[in-house]
Amino acid sequence: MDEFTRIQTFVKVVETGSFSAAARHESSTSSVARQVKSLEDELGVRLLNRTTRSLSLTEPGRVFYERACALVKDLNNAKLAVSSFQDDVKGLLRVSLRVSTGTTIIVPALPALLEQYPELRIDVSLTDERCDLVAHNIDVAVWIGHIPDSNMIARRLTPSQRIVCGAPAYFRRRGVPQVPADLRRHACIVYNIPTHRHAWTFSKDGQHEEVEVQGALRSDNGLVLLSAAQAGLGLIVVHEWMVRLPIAQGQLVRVLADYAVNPTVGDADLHVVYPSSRGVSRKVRVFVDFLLQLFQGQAAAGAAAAPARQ
Amino acid sequence: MDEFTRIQTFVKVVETGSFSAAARHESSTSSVARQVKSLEDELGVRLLNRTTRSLSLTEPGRVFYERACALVKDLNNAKLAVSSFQDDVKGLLRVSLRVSTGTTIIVPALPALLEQYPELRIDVSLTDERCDLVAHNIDVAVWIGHIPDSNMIARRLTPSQRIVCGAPAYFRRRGVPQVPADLRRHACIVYNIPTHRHAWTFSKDGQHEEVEVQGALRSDNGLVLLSAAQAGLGLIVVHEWMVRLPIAQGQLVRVLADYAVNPTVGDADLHVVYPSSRGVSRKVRVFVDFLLQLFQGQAAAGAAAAPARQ
DNA sequence: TGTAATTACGGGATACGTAAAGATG
DNA sequence: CATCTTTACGTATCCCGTAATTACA
Repeated sequence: MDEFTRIQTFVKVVETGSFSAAARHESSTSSVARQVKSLEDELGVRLLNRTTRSLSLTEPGRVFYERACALVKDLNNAKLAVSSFQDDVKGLLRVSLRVSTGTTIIVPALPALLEQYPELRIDVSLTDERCDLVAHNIDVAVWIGHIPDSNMIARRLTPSQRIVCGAPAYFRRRGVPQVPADLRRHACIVYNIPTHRHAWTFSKDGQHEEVEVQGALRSDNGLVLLSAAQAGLGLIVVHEWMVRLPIAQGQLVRVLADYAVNPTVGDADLHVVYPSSRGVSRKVRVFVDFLLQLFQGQAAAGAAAAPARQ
Repeated sequence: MDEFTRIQTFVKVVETGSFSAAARHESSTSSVARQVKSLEDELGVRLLNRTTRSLSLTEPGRVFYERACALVKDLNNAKLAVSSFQDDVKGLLRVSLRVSTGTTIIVPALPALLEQYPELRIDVSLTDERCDLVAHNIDVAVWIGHIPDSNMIARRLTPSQRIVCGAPAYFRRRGVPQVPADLRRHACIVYNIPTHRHAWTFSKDGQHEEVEVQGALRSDNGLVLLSAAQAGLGLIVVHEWMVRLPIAQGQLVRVLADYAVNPTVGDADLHVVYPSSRGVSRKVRVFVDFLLQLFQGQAAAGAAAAPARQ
């Protein structure tokens, strides 16, 4: 019978906290229940105490869960170690991307890659959390910000220059700010992070300046900010690499270009990250190269196109 | 698809050295071939270089095999750790026994145990080699001789007194030896171990005596010796616990009882051995107790019955 | 030429999801 | 009473073993 699937299902149940939740990720509730029951029957032990409202691990369940997690991880590790030998760019590549970066930049560029490698299939998982690549069987991820030392390989895709920009229609209506202080009279769309002050700081010639900004719209989602700005609702501070395309296409225009926007949420360089189990498969190398070229190419396009439109 | 089964099959193929050999242990050749191929397809890598005459691991195959072995072992370990919580004496108990001990003593006694625990099922694996209990998913084993220190629990079932005996019919025909030297005129059935001299040594009152013995039959198999002796072909030196029952039943008679037979092949105490992963299931405890009682009971029966017949 | 791996195929077990039942707070 | 687990059931899939095929020494 399906030994490992049942174990994986059990792990998923423990992680999600319920049969139904685990079933939502894949398959049906009945299947989950059957698999757990089957596992329990084989082990001869009840793993989960379950009432309709609550799930809890039994003592043997806790013991088995720890081992099972390690097993899942080890198996993925083994697959990874072997996949580094794979010399064809084919089969499944599992990619984990941030929602914003993925939808705006990377996913739109994937068709070109898939066309070049017809046997390649890509599973894109969009999440803003950094997950354990090995445990989740992810081949490559794109992370933002500082990458802690680990047994990962991280390569910087692009530095984290942040810029102020808005839609041409907005500027026609409200004018173009010339100095940071002008922003006080502009509609500014800000990240709505609880602990985060709604202030943007600028630097020029070694001098720093902070401006309290406000506007009608806030969001905790970068994509909302971006589309709002493109719709002409106001100005945003955004990572330069996020808006290369809209700027190149004239949908957004950068302002206050001679000021540096000081990061308010720490380092935010974009990195591609992948496990370094001895070797790296050609499949992964190809995808990493694809990302590097993508951002280099966009930087070039942005540098060429943006001035012409300004 | 059946993730773990395929991995186990792959491991078995590597260990046995061919698809056919692996298939002999379980399932069919086609199934083995399909599973390995399926595993290779998923990993995207060829694991085995195979011609019709030879199998060899590829480099990725070697890497994966190492991990796969560990996985199989870890899973068995996990099951073991959990099984210690099992409080019912039911389900499958995997036992590894020596061929001789198993067939002559233990297996004949199993029906009583199975009757007592109707839900208990026992898988008896007969082998004279000491295998890795965890890797082979064995719950309990009976080993002979010295048990090296390890993470095993070993309990002595019986000491290794060796005795000389033969069938009543034989003694009627050839007489009863009174001193070791008499054996030179008797048919002695000996272990046929290349490095082993065909000599039996005796002790009495601190004095040692060695007798070169010979006979028409030799074997490297204890069961052959035993049945030959029972058939009246000659005398054997045998572990006392091996012949308690035939002696009690009068099929064999002990002679030279006031001489100690010196061991010629080292310590040969009989031990029951089981892994000590934190806890031991009731199922295992019951079986171990069963063995202890079995040998204690036989010793009592032997002590009571043998003199009566002498 | 014989042995061993591969492939084709039909029958059967089994695992799936839908849906109804049972349980619990 | 709503939600979550369990069970019943019919279907479809997949997996197995037999047997024919191919490849290799």
